[in-house]
Amino acid sequence: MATIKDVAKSAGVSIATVSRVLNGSANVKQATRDAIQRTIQELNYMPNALARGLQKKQSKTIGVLFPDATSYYFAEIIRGINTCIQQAGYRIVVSSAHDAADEANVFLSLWKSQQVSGMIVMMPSTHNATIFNSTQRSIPLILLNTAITDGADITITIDNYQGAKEITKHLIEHGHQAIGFIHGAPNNHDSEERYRGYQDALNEGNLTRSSHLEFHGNFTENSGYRAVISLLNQSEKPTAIFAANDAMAIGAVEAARQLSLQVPQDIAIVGFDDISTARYINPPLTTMNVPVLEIGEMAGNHLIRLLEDNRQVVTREITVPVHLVVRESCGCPKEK
Amino acid sequence: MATIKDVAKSAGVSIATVSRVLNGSANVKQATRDAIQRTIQELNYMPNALARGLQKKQSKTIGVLFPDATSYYFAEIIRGINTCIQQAGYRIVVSSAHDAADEANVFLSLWKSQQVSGMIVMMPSTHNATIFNSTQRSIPLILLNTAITDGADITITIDNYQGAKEITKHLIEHGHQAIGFIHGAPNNHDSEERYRGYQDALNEGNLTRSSHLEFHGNFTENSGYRAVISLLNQSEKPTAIFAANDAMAIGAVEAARQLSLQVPQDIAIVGFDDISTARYINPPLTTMNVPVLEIGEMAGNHLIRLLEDNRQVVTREITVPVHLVVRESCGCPKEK
DNA sequence: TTGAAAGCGCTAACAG
DNA sequence: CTGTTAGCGCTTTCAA
Repeated sequence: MATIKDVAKSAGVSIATVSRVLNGSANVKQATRDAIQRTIQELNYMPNALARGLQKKQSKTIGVLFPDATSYYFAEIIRGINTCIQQAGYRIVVSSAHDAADEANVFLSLWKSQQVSGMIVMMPSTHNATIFNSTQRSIPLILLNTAITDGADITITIDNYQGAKEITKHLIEHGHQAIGFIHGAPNNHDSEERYRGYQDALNEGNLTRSSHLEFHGNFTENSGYRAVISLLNQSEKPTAIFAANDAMAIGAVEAARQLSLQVPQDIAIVGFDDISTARYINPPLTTMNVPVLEIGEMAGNHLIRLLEDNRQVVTREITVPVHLVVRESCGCPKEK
Repeated sequence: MATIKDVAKSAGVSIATVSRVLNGSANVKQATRDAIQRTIQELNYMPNALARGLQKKQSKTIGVLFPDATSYYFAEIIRGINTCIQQAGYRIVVSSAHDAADEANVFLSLWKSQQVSGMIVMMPSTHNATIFNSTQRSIPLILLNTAITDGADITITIDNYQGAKEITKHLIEHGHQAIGFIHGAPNNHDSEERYRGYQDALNEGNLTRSSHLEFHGNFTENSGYRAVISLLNQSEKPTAIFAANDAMAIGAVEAARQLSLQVPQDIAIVGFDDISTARYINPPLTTMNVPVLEIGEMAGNHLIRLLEDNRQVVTREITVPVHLVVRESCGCPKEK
């Protein structure tokens, strides 16, 4: 593999000069520059990013850290990040973490060992608020969907609360009084916020909350399924159910079918996320649309800005609005 | 950020000794080793992977290169790769490429600049067979879903041909004589192989092929939709359609609905991939299941083996079997 | 406008 | 068992 030395020798100049044209320094005679560029072509030379990174103390890579379970978001967010970041000359290093402890390790290794220039971390668990202490951190950090509100330069969060409130209100407006909620995974920030929105909507609608309207799930289809099956043993049944995500809503619809409950006539079911499957199930799912790709792009763009504009330290919290998509599973006429 | 020097100084030894314990060399007195390890803890020291990579001439990262359009596969494959690779101490660098030319660039930059230890490339376009010339390549390469059969150490390909043949035969066995085919993107290897399987199934079933049974799509739902809409103007209509992927099949089902054609009674529709949505559409889609996660794991495992076992140069072509999932869109009773 | 030289943090002979 | 030293390929003063 050709190195800068080879280029220098072959072009009859010093490595310093080669380095200058590599880095676009102005102080090189045009003729020299041309000659060097030609030699670079001939030798198929490409600078070694490791050596460069070692010297410059920055790797031009950005670390992306995800929870282990593949969330529906994963691919789209990566794609969103990649679009902006790649053209700015950065590369993505992806890692996943099993749990909070593991996450801390991966974070540290990405930062200290891999020398990433910046990080985008998605960690909706509410367990690990202490990891990202900004006092000891020297690289920009963007947190996605997290409960942690400080320590990051920027946090980008879905407006779970408003979204949940809105979709619950939609149910209320259309006459539902007994509205159930299926929780997502425990200690998950998204789930908790959606629950908060649900509660407040009930309160504002003067509906009483009740523990047998609440079901515990973990964001999987199967857990949504089981939640609705458990209704069998209940005397007092909800007329509508808001599942904390679409996967569970889909499981719930499936369970309803097996219990011979008509959706939405016997029971309305709504979700959150607007995953691609949502519009195809029967009946098509009413849900809150989350602009996932845009979140990725936003994260990428902001990180690049942080990196290139010398890291202005304005901590910012961005809340991404979601919007209601009324389909048929709620039994309401489209209006919005 | 603490360096090896800091550790050495703080522990009262030379950097060579620190390096030895870092790399698990046997020739260090236990007491010294302990002291150094303690210092490492204290200083929160982690070795700089850039410096190490520069010296060792290998970065312990593996490059993953994907086409630009997010295929359904993307996330799952990454996840599959990541599981095995991460525990072997490697990291993934993901990149995407718009087209063949861009791909060559990204490939080169990953290899020469980023100094990746190995690569996994997914590039189903049949246009760029020359890029990965093994004579000039010095790192192991695994190609996924590709037309290119040499130049890589290992290729992992879905058994598109057999799968397509099987699902077409399934249609034939259940009485269909006029079976349409919706092509995927032009010059796409998967699409071409599926087409080949379709053709051979027709031939073996003594069915005549006809150009007005073929429709041109690009793997998007919309293109499947348009294909079926175009049937309107045809006098001779197929009784069944095999779409080269599920997305197009879903679009086709949608179009059929709009044309008031019953699926499967008026027209049977089947796909390929078994994406998660397939079982939820109405009617549930009969399709070929592709074990995507497994493919990723396989790629990761093989690459690690190539990397750690000193790169035995046995070129291998792995074909991943797919299996028929009979649901309702084909109108056939479940049997398999 | 160019070159010489120091050094980024680490590993790997080579000596001792 | 441990230390000294020479680089890995690059950027960046400092001189010329």
